[in-house]
Amino acid sequence: MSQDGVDLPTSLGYLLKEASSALRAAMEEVLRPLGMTVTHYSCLELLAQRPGLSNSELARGAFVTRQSMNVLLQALERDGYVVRPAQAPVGKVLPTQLTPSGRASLKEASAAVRAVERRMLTGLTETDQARAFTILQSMIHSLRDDNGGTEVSV
Amino acid sequence: MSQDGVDLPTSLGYLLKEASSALRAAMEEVLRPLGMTVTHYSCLELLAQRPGLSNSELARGAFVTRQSMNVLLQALERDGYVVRPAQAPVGKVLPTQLTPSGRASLKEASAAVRAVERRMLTGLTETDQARAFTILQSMIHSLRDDNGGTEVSV
DNA sequence: GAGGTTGTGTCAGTTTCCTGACACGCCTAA
DNA sequence: TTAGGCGTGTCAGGAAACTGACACAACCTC
Repeated sequence: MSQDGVDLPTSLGYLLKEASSALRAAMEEVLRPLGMTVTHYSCLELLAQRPGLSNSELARGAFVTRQSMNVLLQALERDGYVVRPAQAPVGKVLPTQLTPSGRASLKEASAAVRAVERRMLTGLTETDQARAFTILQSMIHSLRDDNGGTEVSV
Repeated sequence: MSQDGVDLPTSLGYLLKEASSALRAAMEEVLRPLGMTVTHYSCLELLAQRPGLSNSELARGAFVTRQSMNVLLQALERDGYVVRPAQAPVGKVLPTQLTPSGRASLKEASAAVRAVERRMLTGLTETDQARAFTILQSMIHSLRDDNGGTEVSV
């Protein structure tokens, strides 16, 4: 097709989205045979690492809204992958726990995702990975240190 | 809230998604006052850099499906930001062009987005940025060099 | 203690995007 | 010439996500 010489991929922002998109596509590809979506997997992984997380906390961790995470949690609870107390032990927060079934389901999904991540890092040295870690964290911090307006340090 | 010591952000994949998510949120924030979405902006930016792109090519460039891009293009055409020939000059491909109105609309959006990207790179040296560029491209290549299965080079 | 702020779970409505499928036109090779 | 593969534009249908709004509980401040 049209392959003009202009390079939009000069932009680190575009490249970032491209990488993230490629990663998500690769994850979807390996999770689909397991009957899982990326959000689905993210939720389970978060619960494995931090049991008792609330709906809102899970939502933030999986980059979706509370509402979206709630419908997902209802489905996961219905299918026996997670459990939530009928009544909140304190406040309105319903701490969610993984069931053995959920843990088993996560196990294979986690292995598949880890393989994808390993493939992504193919060709990168340990040093590269450490640099990527630092750089990405710096980007996140700079973007979130909001001040949406024009403010450029001293 | 619950701030247990387990660190999920050890994963570069998670960090990548986090960064991409933060970037998108920041872009949405500055584009909203201009009445634009990220996909909206991406489409215009692509057309500015590569005039005459087809619907499908725009879709790939903006990381959405042809169908989604098509409805967006119809809206942009209705509002006078882009033009497409009524009939395909060759094949079925409808090459899209930016109108002066579209170019003007893009100009301020582009400035806003560029500011966001500059903010993202705050605190990173030129060397860091060059490294980020190389690393991200390596990740993208490794992920796309598909072979979805288990294959780990020599 | 009173009042404001923040965070949470939930309900409703809507928008957005994707999956699936079809017909058409170019291109290459037999 | 004649198939076959490939890319494209387009038509539904459905699934996933979001925005907006409400009531309640914990926390902090005065």
